[in-house]
This record gives sequence, C-alpha cells and structure tokens, in this order.
Amino acid sequence: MRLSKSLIPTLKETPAEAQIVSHRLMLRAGMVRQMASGIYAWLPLGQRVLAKIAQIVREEQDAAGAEEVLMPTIQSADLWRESGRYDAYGKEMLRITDRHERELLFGPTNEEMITAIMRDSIKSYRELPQIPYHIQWKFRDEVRPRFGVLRGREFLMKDAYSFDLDREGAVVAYKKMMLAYMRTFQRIGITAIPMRADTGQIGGDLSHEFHVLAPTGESGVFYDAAFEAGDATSATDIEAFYEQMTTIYAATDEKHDLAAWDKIPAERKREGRGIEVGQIFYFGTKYSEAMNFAVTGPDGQKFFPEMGSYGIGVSRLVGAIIEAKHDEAGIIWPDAIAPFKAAILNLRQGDATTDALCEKIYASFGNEALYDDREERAGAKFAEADLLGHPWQIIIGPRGAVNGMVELKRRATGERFELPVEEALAKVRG
RNA sequence: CGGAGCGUAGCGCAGCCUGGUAGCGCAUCAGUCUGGGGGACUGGGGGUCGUGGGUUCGAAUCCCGCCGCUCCGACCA
Repeated sequence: MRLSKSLIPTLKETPAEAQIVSHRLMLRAGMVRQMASGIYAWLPLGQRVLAKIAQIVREEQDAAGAEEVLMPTIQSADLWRESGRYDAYGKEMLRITDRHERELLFGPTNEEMITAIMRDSIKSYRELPQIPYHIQWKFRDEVRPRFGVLRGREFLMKDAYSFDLDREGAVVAYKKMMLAYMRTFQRIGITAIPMRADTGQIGGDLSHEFHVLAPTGESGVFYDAAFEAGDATSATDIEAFYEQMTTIYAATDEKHDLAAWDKIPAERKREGRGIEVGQIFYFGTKYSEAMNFAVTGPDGQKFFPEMGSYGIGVSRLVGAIIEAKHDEAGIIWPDAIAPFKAAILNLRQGDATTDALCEKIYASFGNEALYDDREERAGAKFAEADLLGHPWQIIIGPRGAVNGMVELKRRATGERFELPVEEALAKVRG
C-alpha cells in the first residue's frame, strides 16, 4: 500500500475519550473509528491485524481437528427458549423484533445454535467427535463499554464447540484446545497464561481463562515463572503438556491461593496484570440435554453428547497485544500479526534516484509493505512509522540510494543497520 | 444499574459565570523556502455552537425536555 493513498487517518492529538493506551494508540494510528458506544469500524490497518490474528487462530483450530463453519449473527429467540437462557441472559442480550413481530436476537454466543445444527445433522455416535468452530461477530450489550476494543459491545470472537461420546472424549477435546490456544498465543507473539476459572453464564465444571500479561490488565495475576519456559509449538505429547499447564501455579486475584503460592520459591514468583483473551469450558450434557440433542450409541441406546466450548476474543486480542507491546512512540507489532512487514520511508520524495529505489523495493513486497511516499519531512515519516509499529523500517535517503544502500531499523529494539538493498530485504523477509 | 461530567471546524480546546460580529492550536488546501526525528513563512477554505422548546429586542451563553458520549463504582469474550 502507498501511504499517500491509504485510509490510515492518523492523529497527532489523542481523542479525549480514550483513557487506556491501546485505545489511544488504535485511534491515533487510524486503526479503528468509534461508531457508537462500544461499537467500532475497523479501518485498513486494524482490519489487517484482525485478519492476521484470525488466520493464525484458524490454522491452529484446524490443526487441532476443528472444522470451520459460519453461523449467522442474528438468532431466533425460540432457540434460546429451548435452553432456558432467553430469560436467564438478561439485558446483556440485544433483542430484536422483525416486521412480523418475531423475536430475534444478536447472538452473544452460539451454544444453542450449534447444538440445534448438530441435532439436525448428527444421528450416530460414529459421527462423533466433532469440533465445529467459527469466527464471527458477537454482541453483548455491556452495561459500561470501555477501554476501546477491550470491552466493546460488538466484538469478533472465535468460538468452537466440541461434541463427544463421553466425558473422556470431551476431556481429550478440552486438552487439545488447551494446546491449540497456547500455540496460537505463542505464534501471535504474546505471553498468555491459562488459569483455572469460574464457568459463569455458560455453566460446567472445568474451565480455564487465558490471560495476556500486560501492565494495564484488568485482573491481577499470580503465576510461577515456569510458564515462561514453556514452548507449546514444539509440544508433542498432549497429556504431558496439559499436565504441565494445569499443575504449574497460576491464578487470578479472585482465585489466588496463598497457601499454594507460598510453596513456590521466591525467585519464581511472578505477579502482574492480565487481560483475558480466551476461555475454555467443559460443561457435559448441559445443552445437549436441554435441547434434546440425542445420538444413538454403540449399544443402540440414545445418549446426550458431552460438550465443551472454547472462545478466543479476536478483536480484544488486538487491544491486548498493543497493551503488551508498545512504547512512548507507538505500537510495536509482533512480526506474525503486524499489518505490514515493513514501512518503506522515502526521505527525499522527488529525488529521482531515491524514488526509483523506493519503487523497486516496494514492488518486491507487493501488499506486505507500506510505502510512505508522502511529501513529508523525514521526522514526520519516522514518527508515523514508529506510531504505526511496523516491525521494520526501510529508510531510503539520497545519499545511500546512489550507492544502493539503505538503512534498516528494527522497531522493537531500535537497532539500525546500513545495508546493501538485497541484504536488507533478506533480513526483513527473515 | 448507582454516582459524576461532557457535547463549539477533522482532532485538542477557549468563549458560557456577567446574553450583543464564533475564536485559538494542530490538521487541511495553494505557494515559497527547507530537507535524517512531527520545519518555517505567506495566503486560503472549513461551524444549523448535539437536538427540540422556552425567556429575551437579541441565546453558544440563561431555563426545561430529549439524544449522544465519557469517567468512577457494582457486573463481564
């Protein structure tokens, strides 16, 4: 993309309503625009990040054996009456009436709908297990939306639902998802820690929340430094991995256990703040039973499949990542989800040699680099690139250009390299 | 849902108390200079002052209603 032609409306001044750093930076970087309380439009930069996160989530869900579907945002009230949650959910549910006076709602989650779909489709235990998932917008009419996309009313969520023959199978699905989640967060480039959790609205008896460590998190978290050494992407034994994740100490302040905490050696104790970006539940036959989703078992008898559900707040992750990865100058995107691999900074727009070299480099990246071709001074371009947080800045000025040299800056560390063009490009491509 | 505020140019704000020509900075447009950390100068454009009513000769300003948004607290992917 050429910056001069992109819809990236950056701001020098911080809009008054933004209190938290990720919200300020998202507005200043032109990633989102607020359209109503807790409702955001995603502009190109934000949309790119959202899409990159979603793609990693998708790849890891697929790898865990889940299968992508796409359910609607609007649901029928009748579906929710079946589970009994239509009344139970309360004012957080956005209720809608159509022209025929039929009662609809904007889905806050999809347990009912997916259970109804499975009920229509799955008749035999031979067709289990199944883990359908989708990445779709949800709406929860929060009492007080705040912190930008961290607590919006409309948000993008990946939700998966597991259906198994028995509890044992459901626990296997649960463990697979635990691994998939840890792999997902690791690939994205953030530290997330699974913590035992309450099951809340969804119900059930086994649940973990995943918290991204960030100084501005809403919950206090306590954990054993052993988590920092974990490597989910190279874990091969799910059982061992799950065992490790669930035995190392980690708790939010609500569930903090001082007795257990005191047994951890002082040098391994870590206290911080966390932002919840995912939660997984095992809840047995709560919904299959309520909605009469029965399947014929090996013995010819009907049984209710054992279920779990697994959510990742995709749009919330964008905010959480910024909370965890920024400095005074702006955002510092992890490589895997950066909207662009690099910014190309033309420091002398209009100088034939510089322009030509910039164009050549830009062409070699296609859509993966943002070319700052504006008529701006060097300082403005540096500041803008730092704000937008590209992992690399390829800085091209007239002095270097005549010798085929460019300067490379690594956003995260501030390191700079003077390199011949090809070497610089190779470094950016990793 | 309790409490507190705020709506004036794209953004940040002043003006309101004490009614009388709607202002400042940034951004934007044109031009000149400048050219490695948000540069300078000159000139220009941009406003139903959230909205409806009331008081008044006259309302951004005073009064009432409504709408929107934010913050603090209780609740939550």
